[in-house]
Amino acid sequence: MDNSAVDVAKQLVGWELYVKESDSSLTGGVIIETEAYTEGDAASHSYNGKTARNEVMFGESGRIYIYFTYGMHWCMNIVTGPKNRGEAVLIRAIQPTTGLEKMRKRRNLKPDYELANGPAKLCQALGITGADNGLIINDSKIILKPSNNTKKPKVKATPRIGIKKDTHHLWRFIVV
DNA sequence: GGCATGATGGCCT
DNA sequence: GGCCATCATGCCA
Repeated sequence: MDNSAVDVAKQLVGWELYVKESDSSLTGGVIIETEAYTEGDAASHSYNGKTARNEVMFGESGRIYIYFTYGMHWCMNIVTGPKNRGEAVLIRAIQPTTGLEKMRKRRNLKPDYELANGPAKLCQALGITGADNGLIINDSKIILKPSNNTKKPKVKATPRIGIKKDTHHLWRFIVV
């Protein structure tokens, strides 16, 4: 996670992401889609410098940066790179594997393939909100586990989604 | 399946 | 005041 956001985004596909519930059970699954947001990237929240909203992005790597958008949705990033660069990886989708009942309940009984196939859906399914902004991964309710070699998926790079600036970079990574 | 549209509020100029 | 790193729903096919 000390590496640049692009490297980390590529690496994280296939890793496992969980939240620890209040009853100590885990909820989550396998990361299947990420996007990188880098220093000097006009599409990044960090592009215009540090503000109250994005200050976590400029802190140490291995924390999570959560933002609120479109008046109703939360999205989750992992801060990467050397401190003060403002780089992060947006977690866009997971394949749900664990704690399915909790996810179904939070997602209003949507079919399983729609539980966490989008950045805001993922946060809703895992119960992640702005209250979790700045948490340290693996030292809080947020748990991230490397993929083992047998489960490492093939990864494809594509243009990022839902942005209007710097759209030419192939900084979205998905399982093929 | 695709496409259009409305919801809804913080953030920044 | 305009812009969003989005999603659900409704319509059409």
